[in-house]
Amino acid sequence: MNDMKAGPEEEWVKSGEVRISDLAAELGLTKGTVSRALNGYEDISKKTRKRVMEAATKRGYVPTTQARRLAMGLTETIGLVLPPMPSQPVNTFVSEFINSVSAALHLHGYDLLVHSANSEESEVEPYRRLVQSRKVDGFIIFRTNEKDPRVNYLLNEGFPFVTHGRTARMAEHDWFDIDGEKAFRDATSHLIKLGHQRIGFVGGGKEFFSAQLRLKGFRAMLEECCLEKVPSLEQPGDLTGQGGEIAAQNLLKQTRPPTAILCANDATALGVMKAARELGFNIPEELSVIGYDGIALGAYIDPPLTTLTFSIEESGKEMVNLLMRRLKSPDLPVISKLASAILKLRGSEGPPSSIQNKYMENCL
Amino acid sequence: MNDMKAGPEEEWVKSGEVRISDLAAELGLTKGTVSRALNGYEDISKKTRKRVMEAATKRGYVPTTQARRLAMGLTETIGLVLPPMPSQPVNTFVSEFINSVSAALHLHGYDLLVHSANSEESEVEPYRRLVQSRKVDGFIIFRTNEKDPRVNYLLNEGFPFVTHGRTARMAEHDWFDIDGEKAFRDATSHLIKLGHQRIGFVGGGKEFFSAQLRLKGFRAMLEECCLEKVPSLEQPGDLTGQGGEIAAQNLLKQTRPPTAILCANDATALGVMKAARELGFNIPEELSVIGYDGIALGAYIDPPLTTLTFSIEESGKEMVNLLMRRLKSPDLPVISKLASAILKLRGSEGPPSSIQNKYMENCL
DNA sequence: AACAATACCGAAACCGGTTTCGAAATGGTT
DNA sequence: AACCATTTCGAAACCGGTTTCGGTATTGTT
Repeated sequence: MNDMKAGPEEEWVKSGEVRISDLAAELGLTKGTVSRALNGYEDISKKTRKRVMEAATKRGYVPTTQARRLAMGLTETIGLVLPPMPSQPVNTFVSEFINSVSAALHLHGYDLLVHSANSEESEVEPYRRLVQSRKVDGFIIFRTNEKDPRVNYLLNEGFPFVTHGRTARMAEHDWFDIDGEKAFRDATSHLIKLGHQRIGFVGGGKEFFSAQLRLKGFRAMLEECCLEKVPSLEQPGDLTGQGGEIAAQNLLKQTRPPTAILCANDATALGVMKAARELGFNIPEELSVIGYDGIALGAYIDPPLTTLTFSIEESGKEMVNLLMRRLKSPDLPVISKLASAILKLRGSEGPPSSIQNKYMENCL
Repeated sequence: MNDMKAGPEEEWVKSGEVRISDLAAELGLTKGTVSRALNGYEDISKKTRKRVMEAATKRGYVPTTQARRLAMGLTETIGLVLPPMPSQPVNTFVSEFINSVSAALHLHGYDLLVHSANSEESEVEPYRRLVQSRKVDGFIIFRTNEKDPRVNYLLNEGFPFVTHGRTARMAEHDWFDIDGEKAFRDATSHLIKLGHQRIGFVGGGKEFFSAQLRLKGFRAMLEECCLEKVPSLEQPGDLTGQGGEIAAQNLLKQTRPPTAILCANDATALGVMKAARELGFNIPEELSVIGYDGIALGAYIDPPLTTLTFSIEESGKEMVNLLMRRLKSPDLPVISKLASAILKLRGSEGPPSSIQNKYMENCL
């Protein structure tokens, strides 16, 4: 039925070969009129509009994006620059995030331009190029640093963007974030209620603002429960599995190792669990581990990883909403949205082996 | 030093506000001349070219992409449509792939447009839209099915694309693939040499061509080693962890369960390991498991997952090369590239508990 | 029936580049 | 000095749309 053979003689059948001028000629109108008819201008008679629209669908006319964008002076495209990924074990966040952002943008008629940053050049270079060549109308930025050069550049440039994560200049730009501080308060509280008194923490780099906030929540809950803050129990990490391994070794080789370890993300937690196994710690009997991110894969390891989880889809959707609002009215005041993570118990935590549930004794 | 305060009075400092006509006026030339000077035409004197280029860099002139593309009739953009992700546990492939494709495209001056498919509409709909609106010059397609509607549409349309994975019509389009057949021959051979005689296989859906090829390699090696093919040892899966769990239960509850299980991908393997643990099988002592994909996270589980791995970065690069070639000369004959996966031993496989290393006895 | 108001559409400018074509300026020859 | 070949640039068309402006044709009013 359907002859698939490609040949030069069939170009008439290809879709998208109809221009607005073709339509206009066919209808005996000018292209300006056709354009207005299709775009819902009021100064077109019902009859003409109907004629035009029917001809358009019949001939399969679709306006050429490039021309429309040039004429209207916008790109209908949002840029997302992937940070360099130094063999991160668990990048599942990124693809899900891209997916949700892309879907949300599509609802608004926007496209997503994904750019990769090569690690040799400055972090802002890709942004600069995209701005200067006018390829995008705005940016989605994620994994923010406290002092973020990308944010600085775009703020200075007056270019629209939304961040996933807060920055030192968060009062000046729209942002979306997960309340990591509260999340870690919850997780810490959960561990304390289980009876843990010595709780370790493996953070992210100091540059990651969100990781710092998680640490803050951890500390706050310790203090609230009158547990003393032990500096050696707070280990830096880098949000990778390897960083988690190293940090766990530092923690578990101490003379009084912690009975639980909170990790700034799931990748770190996986590294911690690996190191713990190798050092002979049983999880969760001898060591509780809690991560952050809620990667689905955490459910498949042994024991399944208890973690703080949030909806990536919601994140993407919210960020797109913020950005669309900004594009429509650039002068509106800055707004932000804080979503919360929930503790998903899967089994990598439990009461400490020697239950000394006297954590309240210190207090009161 | 650097006053960051944004204000309306500083628009002169914004980059990218210089148009080619501004440059031309400033230099006392026409914009045509400026354009030719910047684009290396031969009919421009050295002196003028130098003058133009200096003025351009000094004023920070960057051509407006939309205008250039309209004039030149191309988009310099490649489309990549994300397949709907039904809570796939391990999407790490996708983000790495996007990253590498994007980086490779950038070297050729191309952008990557990422589109998400919402599952309600037809699979080809996003492609149709992108083609008709002329938003992209070509496509990168991955996770191909044997009979792939996307491929059919684009072939019929005569639109350039490259697939990651083969299809029934692979003779008609450029493709890149990993030699999954050979990979599974290798993995099977490895297990047989360890002494395994009853080897299970958990595949992907029948629609995934690559998963079928992996099954083919598995069967071929069994036959080559004169092991009988046991239908009940071949279980279908769906490339997810959950599918792996179900398949593993079907395999391990048999009266004579397999001593090793080959999985069509790592996500499946994780599901298999989970089910095996729950059924009381020790890995690798009582059950060997091998996956496919080489996800970094496999190294962090217990025991670390032995898997077939390949370079995603190379995949992206090669596919971009194929596509660029096709765009430059659309009439060149179809070519393809087959890369190989290597077996990465990490510990989830070993000799069967009762070593009956007589696998050659049947043969010869 | 004359006139003002409104509805409707054509004409043309515009977005910001690229590319073709032809004319003027320059250079080299005899 | 006259002539032809090159070099170099200006002019203008073009890519495919959108939007403003003004002029008819139509309708409504008295």
